[in-house]
Order: sequence, then structure tokens, then C-alpha cells
Amino acid sequence: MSDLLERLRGRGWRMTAQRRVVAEVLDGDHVHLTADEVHSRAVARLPEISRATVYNTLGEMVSLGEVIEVATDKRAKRYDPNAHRPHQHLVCAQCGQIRDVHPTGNPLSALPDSERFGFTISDVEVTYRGLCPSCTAAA
Amino acid sequence: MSDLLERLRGRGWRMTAQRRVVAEVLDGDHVHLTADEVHSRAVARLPEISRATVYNTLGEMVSLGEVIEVATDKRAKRYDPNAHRPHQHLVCAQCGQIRDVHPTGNPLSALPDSERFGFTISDVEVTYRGLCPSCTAAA
DNA sequence: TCCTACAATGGACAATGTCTAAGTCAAGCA
DNA sequence: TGCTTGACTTAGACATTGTCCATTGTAGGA
Repeated sequence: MSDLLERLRGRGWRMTAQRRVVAEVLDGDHVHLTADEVHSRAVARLPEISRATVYNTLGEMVSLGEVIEVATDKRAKRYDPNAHRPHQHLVCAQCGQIRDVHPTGNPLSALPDSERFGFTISDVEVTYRGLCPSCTAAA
Repeated sequence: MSDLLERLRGRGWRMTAQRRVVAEVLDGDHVHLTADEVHSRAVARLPEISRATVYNTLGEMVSLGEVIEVATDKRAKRYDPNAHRPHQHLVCAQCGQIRDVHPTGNPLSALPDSERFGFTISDVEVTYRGLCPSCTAAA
């Protein structure tokens, strides 16, 4: 059921009730929760879980490469459990809704050597912004 | 001298010592300061300028479209005065240095209709991550 | 020069994230 | 099954970043 949980277990992660709840809450497609949202949902299942644990757990999952941190222009970072398939994000400028999208081609090829300033580039992050169908209709 | 200042003046912006200082501090290429850094530098020229004024002024410049907010993965938003030439960013994952870059082609064309979920897309933001020459050498 | 609307100030408050010290518990081992 | 131990969790203080508001100041026009 929980791919994320399975992957973490497979890495010899010490499994605790708190970590299990965080992983379960975060699992799924098009999931992009803030740390605070994760905490709220986790509390619903495990009332005594603390904020610090949620932050710690999310941080560890990011370090392990099982979860990705997404910085949209909102204040809080969001966490995306879909780390194994490379993807980009489509954000509604109005309501903040986020979808995972899969562009074609390699975005890195658009950057000529002369524009790389000698950097060793390892990653490209693309964010498409616009209005979702409901917000387009409302506008 | 200050393009940014000229552009703002041309829009009938009421000019005050504080706004002038903020605009001067922010002007230039490859400039990506946080609000706090802008404040520190502004204080050096105009000791009594307040944090709130810096935030207000930056916010107004963003609304006017003369300055762009950049959300890298760092905590604080950064402000980029180079709003009139479309460009993307290249970030060193180690030292945090940011360069403006100009990729070729239109990144929007990489996203097929089937991946647009009915969104009206208006903007694409690309962040290249890697190591700058110094950090590559140190690694 | 004087008025007035707009801008600046400073300090409280809010949101998000980090750290620490002390208590608790998962998992290996006898 | 019942220890032992080191990793995990907790609560809350603290740090950073950003916003708001009532008061004071001032740019620019009449």
C-alpha cells in the first residue's frame, strides 16, 4: 500500500509509530503538503506526535532522497513523496493547487555552455505557473 | 546610472530618500539579495530606515513589475532587479551563489497539452542547480 | 509657504523552522 | 522472554522571516 513506507523500511530505517504516520500521511500522487499540514494530519492519527518529530522525519526523508522539498513562492516549503520519478510542477497562481507534470526532453540541453559559468550542473527544477480550470473560469 | 531608479521615477513613483536607497542597493546584474540584506545595506547609507519600509518598498517594486521575487530553496525570498529581460537562475548548491542565465528556446513547449490539466499557463520558472567552479574544486 | 495624501517608523504579532535536554522505546542479543 | 543501548521523541524556548497598525513625518502640488 505505502510505497514510501516500503522504501524507507528497505533502507533499514528504524520504524516508529511516528515515522510510520508521517510516511502514510505523505504518501500518494499530487501530494504537496507543508510541514504544518503533515503535522495536523499526523496528529489526527497519533495525537501526541510533536512538531519537532515531523520536521525531523521530513528532513530525514529528504536526506535519504525519498521525498523532495518543493519551494513554490508560498512561505512554507512543501514535501513531495514522488521522488523516484523525475517530474516538475504546475502551480495555480490563484488557489495554490499543485500538480505533478512530466515535460518532454531534457531541460538541461537548453542551457549553452557559455551560460553555465563553469558550474557543474546536477539538477534542473521547472515550475509552470498559471490558472487552473476553476480559477480560469472564475476570472 | 540607476536604471531601476529611472524606471520607477518614470512611473510617477513618489520619490523619498528611503525608496531611493532601496533602489540603489538593489540595482545591478546578478543581484539577488534577501530583504534582510537589502535592509542591512540600506542602513549603511541611511541609518534610520526601518525594516517595514524595506519590505513595503520591495513589495511595491514587485507589484510594479520592476523587481522579481526569487524563491530558491533557501528560507528567505530574494529580490532580482533584472525584471525586464526574461532569464532563469543558476544556483550553487554549496555556497548559494546565484547567477542569471539565458537558456535558448521556450521551456513551455516541452509541456504537452495532455500534461497541462486544463491550466492556462502564463509563466515558466527554471532553476538550474549544481556546484560553482570554486565549490567544484573544493569537492 | 502651507496642506494633504502618501510614506516611514517602530514595535507587536504571526508563521515557519531549529535546537536542546531529558525522557522513551525499537531492535538486537543473551 | 527480558535486558541494554543508542537512536528517537517530546515540549518548549528560541531564531528567522515577514506582516500589520497606529503614529509621525514629508514630498509635491496649490
